[in-house]
Amino acid sequence: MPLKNHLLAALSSEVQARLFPKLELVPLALGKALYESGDVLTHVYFPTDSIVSLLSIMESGASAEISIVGNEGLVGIALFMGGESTPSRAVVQSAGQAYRLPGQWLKEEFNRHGEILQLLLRYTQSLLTQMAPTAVCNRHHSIEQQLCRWLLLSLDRLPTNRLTMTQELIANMLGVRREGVTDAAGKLQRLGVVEYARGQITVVDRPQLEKLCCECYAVVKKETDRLLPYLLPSTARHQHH
Amino acid sequence: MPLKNHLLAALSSEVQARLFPKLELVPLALGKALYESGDVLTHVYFPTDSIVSLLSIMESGASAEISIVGNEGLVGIALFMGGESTPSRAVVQSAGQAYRLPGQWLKEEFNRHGEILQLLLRYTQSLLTQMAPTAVCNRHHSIEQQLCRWLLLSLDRLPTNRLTMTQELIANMLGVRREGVTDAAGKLQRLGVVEYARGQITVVDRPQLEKLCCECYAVVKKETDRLLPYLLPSTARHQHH
DNA sequence: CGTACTATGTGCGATAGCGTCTATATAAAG
DNA sequence: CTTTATATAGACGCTATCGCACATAGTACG
Repeated sequence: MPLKNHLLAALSSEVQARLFPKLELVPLALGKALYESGDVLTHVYFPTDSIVSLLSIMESGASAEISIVGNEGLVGIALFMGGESTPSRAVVQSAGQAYRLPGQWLKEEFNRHGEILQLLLRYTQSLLTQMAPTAVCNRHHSIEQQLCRWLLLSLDRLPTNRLTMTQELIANMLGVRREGVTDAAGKLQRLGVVEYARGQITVVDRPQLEKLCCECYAVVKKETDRLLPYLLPSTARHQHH
Repeated sequence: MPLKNHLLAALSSEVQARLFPKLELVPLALGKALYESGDVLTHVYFPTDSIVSLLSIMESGASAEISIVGNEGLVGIALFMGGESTPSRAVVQSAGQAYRLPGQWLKEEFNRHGEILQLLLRYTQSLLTQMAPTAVCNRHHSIEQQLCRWLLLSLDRLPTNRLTMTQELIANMLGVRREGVTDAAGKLQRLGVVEYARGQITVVDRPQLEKLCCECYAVVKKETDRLLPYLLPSTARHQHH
């Protein structure tokens, strides 16, 4: 069901009727790059139970994660924002599935200037507001705090509390040394917050994880919920003023 | 002349005829905040000879510059992207003037779904691609390199090669200690790249400055030129394929 | 069962940036 | 001209992170 992607689910049935026949459910394998820096985008992806990381990678090899996309959004905003390509890399951070849509169909729908335009712009705005605190986090916060933020953001996009992810890969995402992640993860494990076993992280004490985290997670979460009300349970959605 | 802002200048005369009467030329004093984190935006600003920095600021006081806006763009994209507010602060980094437009007029024009929509989305995309390498820069590059990048980005948006800006303010922008900027600026001065005097930086050897800089500047510059062809001299504009 | 591989843990020295304090030079104010 | 504030400069030790080398422990596979 395409409805497992919240962005698709938020569309009216009329738009859904046009788009859904064009969607193709594809598996996303861990580590696969949906696109490389500079690639011309041909498709957009709406993750269901997968997570995709957007990384900025310099020629020198230096890298940093700039945002995370799960079932709340889509990968490939450059397609409708203009420019067709972006100088970043999209990597599958958690294996799963996604709905793939040829770019032309999205653009066609986008150019009708209907509800999807509003929705996609809102989503883009939420990406922007996710990137801003991340920049602060990169500069000011400890690896441990950043790891907490990263785990929380990932957890929010997964149906389980278990992540299949090596420390090496996490280090690449955060743009730090693998050993730094080992230290931080070891500490979290000793505190009883997570359990670690060869590429499997299980978060066992989420409240504690949030306490150990810097404020960046809360800032991102709050603003994302505000901008993307379709993510909230429908009961909560109407309580907002 | 509103044409001193390249984004405004790139509009068709028809759109210009509608918008220009609504524009008001306002002075932007150094250090003034056009909006604070969380503010509801009432106006957008099109800088002419001023520069505005967008900062992400945490409650703890930790901050980082996420992008720079000069006469190539506008301040206040949240107005048309949706959400009305952003969790960031817009600070005048270089005094000058800007055209101010009440948000409602921009939204009205935006909702006609004409050329301005394309243009503003492109600009937003260029902001995104500016933020990405900045995130890498924050994590991996030395204060000296970041200072070079910052000087170059600022210089590109100014008519002169002189910046009125104390080290203290630069430190705030970059999210580093003031002493760190003193060290880096001192080194650049000893190398004969800049001349420094109480809040006045003059770049005297720009080629050398570019050499000392990390690749982030070049990446941002190249992608900005690609996305915003209206920035290029009209001769160069048609040589692109 | 043993070998190869991958993931994790650990222990160095080196260093960039931080926090703090003090000093000097220039500009502004009286 | 004197005083005060501001901007830049330099010096201290401290800490997080890095880069590297190496040790251990699971896992995969012949």
